[in-house]
Amino acid sequence: MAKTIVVGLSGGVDSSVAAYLLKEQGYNVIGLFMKNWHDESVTISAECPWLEDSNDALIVAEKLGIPFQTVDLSEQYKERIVDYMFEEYKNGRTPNPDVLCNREIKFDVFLAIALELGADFVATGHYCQRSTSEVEGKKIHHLLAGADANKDQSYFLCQLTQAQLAKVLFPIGHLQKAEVRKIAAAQGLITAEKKDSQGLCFIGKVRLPDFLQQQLAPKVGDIVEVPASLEAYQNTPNSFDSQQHLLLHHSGKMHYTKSDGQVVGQHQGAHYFTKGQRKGLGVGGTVEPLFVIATDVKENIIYTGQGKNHPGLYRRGLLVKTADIHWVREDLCMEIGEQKEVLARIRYRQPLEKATLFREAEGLFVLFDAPQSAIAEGQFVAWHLGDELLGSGVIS
RNA sequence: GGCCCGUUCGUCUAUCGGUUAGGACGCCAGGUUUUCAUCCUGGAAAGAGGGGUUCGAUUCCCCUACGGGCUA
Repeated sequence: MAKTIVVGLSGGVDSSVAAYLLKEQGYNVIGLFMKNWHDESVTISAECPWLEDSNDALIVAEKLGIPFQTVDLSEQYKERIVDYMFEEYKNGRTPNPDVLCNREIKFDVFLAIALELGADFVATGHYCQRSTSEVEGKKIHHLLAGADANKDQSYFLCQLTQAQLAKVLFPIGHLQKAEVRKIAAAQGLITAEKKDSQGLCFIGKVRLPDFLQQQLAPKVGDIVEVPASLEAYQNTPNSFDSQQHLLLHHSGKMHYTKSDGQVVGQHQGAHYFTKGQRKGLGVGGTVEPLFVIATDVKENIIYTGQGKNHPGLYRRGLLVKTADIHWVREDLCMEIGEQKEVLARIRYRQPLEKATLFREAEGLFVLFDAPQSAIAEGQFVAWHLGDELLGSGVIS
């Protein structure tokens, strides 16, 4: 008997084609639309996006001749994603809600609903691939990059577990975006020419300060410009007396005070900004643009530096606390004292960079070969070996 | 009180009799991007005020206002 697959139809091309391909392969396909947000007050586009999307999803399902349902997960989404976002921003961190959305909503709540509906697997339109191997009689699932290097979305799935991977399919992961669109067009799917969605998944483009103001009140504070010549940037020791010191030195945070620079303007709230940010400061007249190098939500001060190459922007290392270390490949989990050379990134779509993992008592240090710009606490670091994503963690 | 110097887009400035008054940063819009950001392209935006000289003044002269310096 044919396996049953529940496809998360988002109303975009990718999931449309994913559903089509599964149907072609002879599976029993069910389309399920998730409604996770219905507050249009904070979105940028005037339309009501989810209504249009669910309508498109319905049309695609009809075209393919598959059953279609809608589920409302906005309750869970609010509790697990939106609340987390506010909490993180409140603490001056930079959350990644979409990574959590995959871990908590699509591949947890949604997966459970799909299984209840009798599904053997769930499928999504993500650009990534799964393969399975067997080691000593035990199945191991591998999370691999999408074949389209430009669209690879494995980063957003970096928090998935073996148990979750065991139940998912990525039907378009081996395709290029252009091929996906071509298939959609050939099948006359209404989503063929639809623009890729952007911004927060399920919410869309939002003006962050407006969104956050629902819970985080604006508060005027100083913007301080720190000169690149600051003494604290000069004192990198030539040698360290222990590896521990080296790791702490490279991953430690800079602690600025007002006297490290000059007040150059005012802001409406330090927690609306993130490290590496350039827009929104409203400070002009500099030779080079000002970038945020640190935010202090306690004192409500934003520290900035001039130019892309400001030393305050760069760090070689970061720490993922023990509790936040996640191995997709549980079997490769490192023991304290171990090291591993990997490729890693700290943001979606950034090129993978050479780095070394050091498993220490306090957590996992990631030491990059080259300094990285704007490592932001709250974002996820994901580490790879070749095409495979091995694990990830929240930057502390 | 006297003598000098300065005053150009929101900001920092370039132009030094004929320019669409240029750039950078900021701002706005569009593009790339299923996070936040970054990045790319485009746009709006200025001669303190008033008189002269000149065919023509941001550019030369005078007065006023406002800054800065020197000096009784």
